[in-house]
Amino acid sequence: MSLAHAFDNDPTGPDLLAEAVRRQGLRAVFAKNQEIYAQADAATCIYLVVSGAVRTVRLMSDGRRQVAEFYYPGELFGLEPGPGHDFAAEAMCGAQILVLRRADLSGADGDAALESAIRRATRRELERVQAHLMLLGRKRASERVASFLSEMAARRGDGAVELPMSRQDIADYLGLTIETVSRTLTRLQNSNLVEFKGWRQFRVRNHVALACLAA
Amino acid sequence: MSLAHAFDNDPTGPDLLAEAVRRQGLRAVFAKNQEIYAQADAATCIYLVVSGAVRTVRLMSDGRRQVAEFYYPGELFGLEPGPGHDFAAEAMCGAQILVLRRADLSGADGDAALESAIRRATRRELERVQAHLMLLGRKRASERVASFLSEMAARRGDGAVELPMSRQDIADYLGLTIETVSRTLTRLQNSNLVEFKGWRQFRVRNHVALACLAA
DNA sequence: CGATCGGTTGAGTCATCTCAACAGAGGTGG
DNA sequence: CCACCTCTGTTGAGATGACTCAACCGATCG
Repeated sequence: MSLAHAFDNDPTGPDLLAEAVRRQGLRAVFAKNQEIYAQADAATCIYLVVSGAVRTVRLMSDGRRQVAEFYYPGELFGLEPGPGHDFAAEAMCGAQILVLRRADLSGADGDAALESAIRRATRRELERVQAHLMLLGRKRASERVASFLSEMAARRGDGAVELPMSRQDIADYLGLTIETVSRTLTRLQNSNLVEFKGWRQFRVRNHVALACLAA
Repeated sequence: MSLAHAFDNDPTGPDLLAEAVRRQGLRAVFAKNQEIYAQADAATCIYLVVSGAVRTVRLMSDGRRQVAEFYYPGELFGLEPGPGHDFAAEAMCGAQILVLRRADLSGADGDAALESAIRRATRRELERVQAHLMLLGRKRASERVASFLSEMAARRGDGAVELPMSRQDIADYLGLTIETVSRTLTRLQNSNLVEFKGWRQFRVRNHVALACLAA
């Protein structure tokens, strides 16, 4: 028997993994800035955001912080395929999370289908991290912020986009300072590429130009 | 039946995946700077470095380049668990590579053990990329170069370490310019943390101090 | 022996960071 | 209802780390 299926990764189809967590997971509620799991904690569960939003972060000994990813309702996190978590996960605002122990995971449609779903989720994760490498290694500040806004708009629908994260979170995600993020947002707004309604809600006014700036 | 095994990831034990590729793979030879696979190529094979060294790279439309990872003899690459490659792979010097079509992959000790090996390899990959995020997002030039030398020394044994990559490759790996890399190397050498014998061979003179500088 | 390639070094510039002041929103208490 | 505080975000001025541009150097090759 071939093991090709261990790689083959049909991008279509329903997300069986999220289904399984919805069916069997336990609901947990986290307050703003509460830790969901710590860096180096044993990775024993998988998590699904029901409401609110989550960030994964890593700290250096002197306090410098890197945000790896943001997670929204409907998205899975905590999928690292190994014994320990590399990043901590924290709620960015009040959040409902479904938690399922990996040991309790089983699929209605059989394990093979579920394993395929796990691989698909892992792949999405790897793709995002790799795109992030390019952003952090080779893009300038304006390109980073444009990439960020573009991605958020794409992930959250095209109308008004709500940002659940603080400027500090954005800065630590993009490898910049809050001041640089703030200035860059102001400049993008002055160029009429985006329009902010209050601090944490925006609308893209020119998707093409924004994507172009994102490089 | 539980699917815990789909995550459980025993870090010990022989590398069955590399074993399988050694047993069944076809030998291919690549010249310096020759492409092994292109970005967006279908991911149909897995690869094992026999001799030489390999880099994975991604280009932006204006030519900016990011190197994701370097691979040495004994290491597997091309493991992206999906339909397409996110980065291209290129030989950095003359290299012998064992190539195995994923469809032909099968394990002497059964598929379960082999699948576990695939997950372990994927995890190693993810860990490295995540460490790289921290480096690119939050470390200064001297810390990046120190991290790089530290990692290379750890991966290649403790004596004299041969660097198969050019300064440009190092710069694109660390998100810096060749000039900054060069200056930083000179400074590290003047501080007696490392000692270079020629351009591409070095020895760590003070592992502790180097690791400390790497932050 | 000149050309080329990869690497180093120097001088000056620029993007981003640092430090600091300021501003609006929201909460609290008198 | 207002004074006050805190929290988050914006803006400005100046400092600086890394980049750009350019010269130079040694090794390799035809």
